[in-house]
Amino acid sequence: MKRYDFRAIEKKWQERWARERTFRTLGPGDPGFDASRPKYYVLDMFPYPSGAGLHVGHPLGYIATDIVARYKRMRGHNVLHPMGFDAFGLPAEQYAIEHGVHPRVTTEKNMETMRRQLRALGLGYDWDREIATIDVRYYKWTQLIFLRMYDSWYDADADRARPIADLERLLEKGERLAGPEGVAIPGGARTPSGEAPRPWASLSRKEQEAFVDAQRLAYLAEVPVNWCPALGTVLANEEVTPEGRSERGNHPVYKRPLKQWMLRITAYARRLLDDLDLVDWPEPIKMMQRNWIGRSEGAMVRFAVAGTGEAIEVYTTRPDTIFGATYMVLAPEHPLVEKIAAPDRAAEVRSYREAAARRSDVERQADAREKSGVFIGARAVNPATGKEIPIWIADYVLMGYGTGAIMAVPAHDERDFAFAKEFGLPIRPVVLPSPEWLNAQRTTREAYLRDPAALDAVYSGEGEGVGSSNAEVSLDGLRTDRAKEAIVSWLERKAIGAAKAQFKLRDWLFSRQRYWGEPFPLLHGNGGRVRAAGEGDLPVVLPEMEDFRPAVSGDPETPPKPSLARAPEEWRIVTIDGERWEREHNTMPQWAGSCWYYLRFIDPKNDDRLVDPEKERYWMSPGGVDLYLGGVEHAVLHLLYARFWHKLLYDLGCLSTKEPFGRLFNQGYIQAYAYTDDRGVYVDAARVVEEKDGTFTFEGKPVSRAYGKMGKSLKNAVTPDELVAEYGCDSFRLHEMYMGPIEVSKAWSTHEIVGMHRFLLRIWRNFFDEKTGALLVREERTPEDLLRLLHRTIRTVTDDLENLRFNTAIAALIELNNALVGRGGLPRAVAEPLVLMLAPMAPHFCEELWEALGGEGSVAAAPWPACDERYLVCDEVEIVVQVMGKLRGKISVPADAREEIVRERAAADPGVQRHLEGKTIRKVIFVPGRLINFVAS
RNA sequence: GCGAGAGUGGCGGAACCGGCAGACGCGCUGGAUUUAGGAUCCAGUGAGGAGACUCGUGGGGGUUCGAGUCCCCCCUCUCGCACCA
Repeated sequence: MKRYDFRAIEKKWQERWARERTFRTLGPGDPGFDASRPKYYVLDMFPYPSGAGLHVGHPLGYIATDIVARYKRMRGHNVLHPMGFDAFGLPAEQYAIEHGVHPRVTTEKNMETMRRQLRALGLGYDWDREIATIDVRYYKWTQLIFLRMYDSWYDADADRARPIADLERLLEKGERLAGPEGVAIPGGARTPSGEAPRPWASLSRKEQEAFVDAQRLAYLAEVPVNWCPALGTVLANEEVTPEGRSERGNHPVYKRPLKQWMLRITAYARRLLDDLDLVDWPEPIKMMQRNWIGRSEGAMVRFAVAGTGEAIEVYTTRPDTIFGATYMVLAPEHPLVEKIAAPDRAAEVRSYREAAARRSDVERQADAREKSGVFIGARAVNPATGKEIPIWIADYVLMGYGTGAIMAVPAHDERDFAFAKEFGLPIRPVVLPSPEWLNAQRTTREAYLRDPAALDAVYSGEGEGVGSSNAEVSLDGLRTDRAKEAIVSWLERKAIGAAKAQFKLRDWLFSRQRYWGEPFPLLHGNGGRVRAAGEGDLPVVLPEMEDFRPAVSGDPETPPKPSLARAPEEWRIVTIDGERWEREHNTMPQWAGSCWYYLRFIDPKNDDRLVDPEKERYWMSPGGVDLYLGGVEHAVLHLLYARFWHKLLYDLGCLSTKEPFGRLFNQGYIQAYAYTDDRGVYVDAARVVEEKDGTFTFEGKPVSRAYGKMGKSLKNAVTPDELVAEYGCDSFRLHEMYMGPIEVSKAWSTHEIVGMHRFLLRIWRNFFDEKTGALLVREERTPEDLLRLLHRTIRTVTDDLENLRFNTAIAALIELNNALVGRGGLPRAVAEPLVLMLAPMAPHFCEELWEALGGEGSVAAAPWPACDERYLVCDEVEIVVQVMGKLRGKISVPADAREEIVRERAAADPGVQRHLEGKTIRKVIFVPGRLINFVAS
């Protein structure tokens, strides 16, 4: 072959890989499977088959994992490297609506486009394992997992999920009791509410059913949910931005109480938090999950409402400040407000509550600093001081966290302080500030204790208790942590409080009113009864519908109308034993299918179980997926949900590991310039022209330049297709990997690809005479210096690939190749390892060279070159000579030269002599093999 | 406001444990080839200086024989969280 004809080469090898099924992965049970090899499971985050196809930002991660997969295979691993499509969900449905076609049609077409683009990049996936969440053979198992959740409860004492049948048996035998807050154990601690659990037999059949239903991990509940009328569906907390808008489409979201299906992810809060220690993930991602789960340590305390039988439960992280609780605040929505508000305050209370209900989260956010609220005319008794304190309602207390009520300690909490100052409530210090803090506030201990309100600042730190004692307990002089212990044990003794860990994490709202999702395997009967479909009745197939459009609206008062409510009756209505049942109308959210797809890749065609246990053990044990690569945008959504499902399946005995993804890696974004017109609307960046004066125009009109993540929304996408056509996909792959570290975001620059293309051309010329086409590789003795460079390169490249440092691995290979330029022929002992090391990154190119070298089979199956340590040590080394820490010369000495010899030789160097002239050497620093430094004066 | 990370040539980025700053690539300059452009190839390329040398890793200080790297203070940028009791 004369010139590097990448078109012919890439076509040839892609066809051969497909024909010979080069990347087919064998697992336990497959003929020819070699169980003695170690496994390596490398996975890309499940892509969404979008209508726009791939842009150059998408393959960044795919190329990286492909390189790792190919490298690990050459290192002798059995590699699982599959690909599939997360094809249910809102965007797919939106796209279908926009194009007036059924989502199945558009989705299939998009998948085909993506498959073609991925193949064109030479990605070595095992396409025999391809899965799509919309396939009935796949979502049957998604539905089965849901059934398992529905049929499970969380045993807090065993700290794991168990089948509902176990609960019923335990309740009947009296080994568990039906408590007001859930399942209780006999003789267990009294709950803070003080209500005693009831014996099972004393409950009516209906009460028993209701109790059991309330324990299920998938349960129906009426709770305030995020209703997005513009999308026509409710959304999970994770899908709503901090501004109170939908993550998708940026539409307004309203809180509405609606009856919806929930998944009890909160039962797993502690394990989801603690088990982050088991995985090798980027620290920021762990941090984000920890933040989202939001554990805090504190206590529940009951405050009696004076003159009534009612009590207010509060949660506090600072029980040690209870003596400073001078008033209480309930969230405006708190159910107790109606019961205890004084009649003469009713009008004011009602108007405040209505105003609060009308205010969106965005508005509450906007004026977070200004405190508002009203006194409701009732008083509570501070159990520590015995004094009556006023009860207020205020929207700075949120119904969604803790109990929706607080004890306010204005002396030691900023929010309470601001509120107390606003409304003239008493501020009573009970913790001594540190001397440093008092100094910074230019005050003294005495002045502070006399009037803490005189300052603008609040002391919310830790310190010794002061003024905190009653007849039974004293916190005076105790440090905060000791004070907490003392007061909690007192509260527990008095049965008015208990220590408790609290989580920010809420249960997962799991139903959507859209069409394009997995139907729930559930049936609704008369009188609100619910029954699950039998496992044998799965799959519940999504019905074909002419009009699948969601009922969207701009009015937040519109009730949700699920699309499946309009499904044909033969789908909706099921008759069992003469009784009519109606199928659940909601569908599952987009995240459902991606919660467990990594398990299905292990055994994608199994119609009898979701995954074969032997195969699961082989590919998942011990650390789960060995490398999971994707963007940070899934930090809390997908990654938290998937971990939750995984733990549940683990509890039910389906899986062998506690965590799904042992090692996670985030790729950075590809960013690019984007352009907006005078209305601020993005215009197609590809058609923007740069004028001579440096300004930019679109269709003749000036536009301004912005910068951001490449994609559809900024209209600045560049597709890989043209680049691959012009330079070949091997150049493209190298270029994407060479741009910088995989984990950092970087700017796209199309023209820089020529660098990598030239690199390949340069290798080609080292291998072939371009005039004659003759191979220039010879069976000759390799010079010593070249061997040393080669083995240094092997070590560098191996080390870099292990650590996903593709940019420096490529740089090392360029250096090696540059050393071969102009030699006129190269020894086989260098040519072969060079081809092998480059093969994971430029696979087609290297297959061609490997074939020309007479290599056996595909280069993908060839062994990785070994580094010979003997060539890493040199006899002669260059030593840097410094005078007073500045470089003054270099000398070459034997590697094992002793200090005296080096010193003598270094001092003889003319450059060094010049700088030592007239000075006395006071000290000599000698680092063997590296440097010698004369300290002189 | 709180937390995390990052600031290195014209640009993307290298630099193991504190030991030659700027590997490698783009761009640029010069040359070759070409009718020409493009593409390709060869050489050079941190700044200042004729030179010996000097200065250079956001700014300031420190530790050290020696600091991009370690410590303290400050500035800028990116990301995450933000009434969570």
